[in-house]
Amino acid sequence: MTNSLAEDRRGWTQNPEGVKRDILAVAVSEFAARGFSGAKVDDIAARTQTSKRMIYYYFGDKKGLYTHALEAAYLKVREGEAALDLAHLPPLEALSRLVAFTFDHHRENPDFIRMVMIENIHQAEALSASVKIRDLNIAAIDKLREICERGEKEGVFRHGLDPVALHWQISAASFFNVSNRPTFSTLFGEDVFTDDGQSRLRNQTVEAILAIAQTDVTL
Amino acid sequence: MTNSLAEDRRGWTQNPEGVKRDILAVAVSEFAARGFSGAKVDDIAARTQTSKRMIYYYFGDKKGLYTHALEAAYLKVREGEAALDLAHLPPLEALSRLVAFTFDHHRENPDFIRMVMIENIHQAEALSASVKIRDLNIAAIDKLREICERGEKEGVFRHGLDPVALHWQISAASFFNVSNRPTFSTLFGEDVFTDDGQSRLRNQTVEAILAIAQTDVTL
DNA sequence: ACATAAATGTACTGCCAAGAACATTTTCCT
DNA sequence: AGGAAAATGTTCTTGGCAGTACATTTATGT
Repeated sequence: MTNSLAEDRRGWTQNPEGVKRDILAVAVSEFAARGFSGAKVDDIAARTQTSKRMIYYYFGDKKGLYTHALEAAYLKVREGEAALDLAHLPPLEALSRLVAFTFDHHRENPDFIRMVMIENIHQAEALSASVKIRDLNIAAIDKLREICERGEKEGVFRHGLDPVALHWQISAASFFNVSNRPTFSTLFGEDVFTDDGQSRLRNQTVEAILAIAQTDVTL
Repeated sequence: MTNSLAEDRRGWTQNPEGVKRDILAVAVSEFAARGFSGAKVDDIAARTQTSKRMIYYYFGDKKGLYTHALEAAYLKVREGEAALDLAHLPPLEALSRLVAFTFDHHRENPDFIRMVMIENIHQAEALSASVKIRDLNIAAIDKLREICERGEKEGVFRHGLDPVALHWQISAASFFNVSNRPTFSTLFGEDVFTDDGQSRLRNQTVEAILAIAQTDVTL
């Protein structure tokens, strides 16, 4: 009876990778929720199974932790995209799927969106410093570029279509839908964020993108 | 000579409204630049012609200052929109103009955009509490609603067009264009943010919105 | 003119939070 | 086995920053 459970705390097993993953998961969540200055290292540590000591041991300082958290968020979300295989679909179908997928995928990863919002508040300082992330995104747009080229060749897309501009359009809708939900719903109601509303918005967005991409028959 | 310029500091004139405006202008700029926790009351005071004392005198605490700054930002930007008169234009033309205008107007008010970004990070807490801002935005969407109704009546717009969903689309493009410029340009280059690139994006956006609004001739 | 309120100046306090110091325990290598 | 390196625990220290106390000056009303 004198040997309480607390006694077990003496002695522990090392688990560097596990500890790092644990810290990063919590850090993403906290930074996403409160921003860089809003997040407190003590709070992050508290939600962790380890201690503040380990945060500084592995990541140096708060900024180092933030940078690694940002990378982790990007990595996770881009991994989710990699599963999508569009190369075997006709261009129009491929583009439709890509837009619809992106719309949903962003919705499912609000923490990632919020990390990017925070990064934008800080002029993408950490992002600029990360070669890792840049590579990930170049890969992301290559998929779209391939679709555009096929579409042009087959004559279903207009000539001189810019994949980056198209990606901008797709991102704008998908990103804004998550990032600005709090203010938008406060001002204009929750309607567009119900399941029905979201599905209408997704269709509308797909339509809009297709309209941009397709050969303009009215000219 | 013993009467230095510094001697003039003894004695001052009161100017409550001027002081408040001064503080708010600086506060918007600082909060927009650094976020709520990132901005420091001391820094705001330093950029002011008055002192920290007056900030607490007029706004109570940091949060009060932030709320008033947010209102000031909304007020300024909505005022700029009020000048736009579209009621005398045919619906298609009116909508085109509205989209192009919104696109440009958001670009010209980056601080406002950043305030809204920050507000979204904080779940629109301050926005929810401000009746003033809600009224402003209801007015903003009424303009669009009127255009939609005329367009439907004249048969150039599809039936059951939702002004809120349309506003969502317009906002998404115009907002994202400013809010995500740092990360987007870091990852995909500055091309879309040059004058040329921006003008192409604006046209593309107008096209996309019109495609959504117009009667779908392919059905 | 003079009392009262509004507006401003100056100096201080107290706490929170980032990071460091110092100590101990595990693991790995030979 | 035993020594070095890696990983973790515990306890300060210190600067920054939100908010306050106290004092003074300017306007205003009658």
